Amino acid sequence: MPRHRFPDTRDRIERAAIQLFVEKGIDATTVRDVARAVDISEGALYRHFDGKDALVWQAFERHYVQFAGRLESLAQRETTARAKLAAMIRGFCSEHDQDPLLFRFLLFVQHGQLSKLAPGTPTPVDAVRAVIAQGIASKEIPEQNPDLATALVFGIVLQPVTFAAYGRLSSSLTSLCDHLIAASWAAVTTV
Amino acid sequence: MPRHRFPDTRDRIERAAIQLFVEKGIDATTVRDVARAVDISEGALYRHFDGKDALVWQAFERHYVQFAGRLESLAQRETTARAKLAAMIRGFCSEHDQDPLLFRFLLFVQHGQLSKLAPGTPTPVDAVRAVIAQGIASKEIPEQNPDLATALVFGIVLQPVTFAAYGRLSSSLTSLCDHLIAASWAAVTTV
Amino acid sequence: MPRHRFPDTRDRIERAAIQLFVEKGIDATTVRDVARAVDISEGALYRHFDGKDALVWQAFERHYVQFAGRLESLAQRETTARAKLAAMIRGFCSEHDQDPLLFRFLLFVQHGQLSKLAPGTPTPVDAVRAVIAQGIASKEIPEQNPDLATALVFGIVLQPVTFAAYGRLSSSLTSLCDHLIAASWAAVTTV
Amino acid sequence: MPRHRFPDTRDRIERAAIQLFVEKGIDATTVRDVARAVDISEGALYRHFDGKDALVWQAFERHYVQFAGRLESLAQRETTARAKLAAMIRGFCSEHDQDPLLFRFLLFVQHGQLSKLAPGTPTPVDAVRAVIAQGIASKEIPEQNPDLATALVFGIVLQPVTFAAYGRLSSSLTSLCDHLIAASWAAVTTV
DNA sequence: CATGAATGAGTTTTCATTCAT
DNA sequence: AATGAATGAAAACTCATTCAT
Repeated sequence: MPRHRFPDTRDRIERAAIQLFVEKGIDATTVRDVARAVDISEGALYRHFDGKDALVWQAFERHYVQFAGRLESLAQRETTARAKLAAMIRGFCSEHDQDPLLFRFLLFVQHGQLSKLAPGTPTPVDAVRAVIAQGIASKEIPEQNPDLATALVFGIVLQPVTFAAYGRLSSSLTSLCDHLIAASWAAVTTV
Repeated sequence: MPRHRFPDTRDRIERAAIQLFVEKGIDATTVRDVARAVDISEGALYRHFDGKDALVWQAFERHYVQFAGRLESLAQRETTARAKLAAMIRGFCSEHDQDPLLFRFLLFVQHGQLSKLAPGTPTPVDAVRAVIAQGIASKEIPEQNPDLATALVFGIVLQPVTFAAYGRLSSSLTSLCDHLIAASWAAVTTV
Repeated sequence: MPRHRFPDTRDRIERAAIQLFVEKGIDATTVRDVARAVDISEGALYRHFDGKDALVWQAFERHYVQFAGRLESLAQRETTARAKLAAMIRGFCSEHDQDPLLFRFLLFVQHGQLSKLAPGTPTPVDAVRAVIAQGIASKEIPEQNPDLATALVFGIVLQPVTFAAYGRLSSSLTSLCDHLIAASWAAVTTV
Repeated sequence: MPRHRFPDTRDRIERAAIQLFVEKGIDATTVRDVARAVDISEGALYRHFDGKDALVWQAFERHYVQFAGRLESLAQRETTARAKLAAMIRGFCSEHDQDPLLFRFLLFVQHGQLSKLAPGTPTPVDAVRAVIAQGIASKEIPEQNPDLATALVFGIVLQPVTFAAYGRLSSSLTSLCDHLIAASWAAVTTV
């Protein structure tokens, strides 16, 4: 795993790759595409990454884990289940609006990367699920399958991003955030 | 003379292709993979489909349009917005459980096929959106962006399928159906 | 070599093949192209011809030899070298205008077929060359390399056909015939 | 395995391709044939040319245009129509003898390349035609269809090359050059 | 005789990766 | 570190020919 000296180039490669992955898909993006986007030679790219697979993986792993961490810390600042969930959804929205490409790469495009994560690695799904499970335990949320409830929240938050990608919705999640929080809470507290 | 000896080869190809597309992704599925799964030569496949792209497209288009049609007719049998929506969600669940591979191919795996649909072709999204828009017009559903409401319903219904694919939920949607209906209605009627 | 019963089909195949050979070239014409043009199945074509190569060869051989024979007999009716040559050129022109596709197939498109002719088979080139050689022997034509003189005549007669194919000249050779005869004679009698 | 020194690979590919195209025909020449002749891998060839079609086209276009240019400049050095025509024919002969493969590729083998030339691109045919049209205008050549006259000259000059390819004539055009000039002039001034 | 599905060898092309410079 | 020519394996696709019906 080659290391910095010119971490700038490394980041530019990763950035360009993520953009291409989102735009054309991972398989349809060639090493040549990435090299050209960064304006370096194909060979030079191998100084920074062991290969295409490593590029995909590294672009995914670091950001994904960090994202999960940020979500978790957002939740920890709140006390009630509802506030924790609201903070996390707000987190999703703000992360999305800050860097929609990265967001879509992490949550939609990443192919088989999820299964490569070391078992036990905390993910955004785990973060949300933990809050919900806790809320059920504390009776703030009615008894139900916590995985299903987590799925509902994720569906409510992520589907608008997909719709935005198809032009059916505006690409600002933040402007929808309060609505998504209310809808999530309603979905999760309905039996 | 109207006797085709193996009229089912075409269908067997399509079926095997859908399975592979769902399992490995479209790009990662080679024509050879498909041919081997059907136990014919690669060349033979080209007698039935013009090429890989055509195979993907034809596997998608017919089923997708038919699915949308079935959804619509389910809605038409009901009168209230709530009943229409419930019927459609029940439709989603039953279609999924009847043929999960096809369902996932149509709703998740289909690459850029959506954009190839002739403009105006009715889609499942359109079907749901129409019911919601109508419900808003008739005051059964509170005033809101119908596209966002549609996204919420889709998210609530589809995300459990994704979770099921990752083993986080059982793969029977029907058993969750009533819950999904209730959650959808709650999400859509919350402001 | 399968034989008639339905010689009509055989001829229709040959005809369609010649047309396609001239239009697209022999290599670029597929057996499927030919079968479709005659509206029979590909397999059926093999009832009439042993294969593509045989089709090309048989389409060529018969017509080529017959053409050479007709040229020769035209020459034999005349007595002087000039009259013989004129008759042959008139023959070229009339054959061309009667069936330009066949003419172009025989004289331009036929790829390596010439070399498959049994040694000694009389060709149009031989026919013209014989007349010229005879004319030189009889002093009607000045002493010169008879092969070169033959090339000049062929060039003068055939190049307008090529130009016609590119739209640079009208496709009627007959209307140019007298000019071609005069030019040929001039070229051949110039030292 | 030391190699390269000059990036003349491109030229070597083009050269080998032209030779094969003339020997076997364009369609019958495979990319593998070319690669093997140059002793590189097939894949390497695609670094230098976009594909087989591009290889054919680029091998054709540059040389063809340059050849036309040289012909034209040869004509411009002379004043009378006869001298211009003679210079051009001498040009044909010397180009042929210098590089018979290239000559035959440009004037016989080139498939449908002619029609790909940008409209208005000067060709050898145009060069000769211009001189003849000018000669007719200046009364040096009798009134006649300039396209037909051009065809006569081309036929007279090119047919011997074809005969040479079949072994009917020596492969030196230069040795025939004076004769071809005389014959051309005779053909063109005969009415 | 006809059909047309099927074959299998071959064609063009792509692309991740290596390596000499 | 960077370059870019080269590789080799595999992909998509073509097509003459065969064969069961």
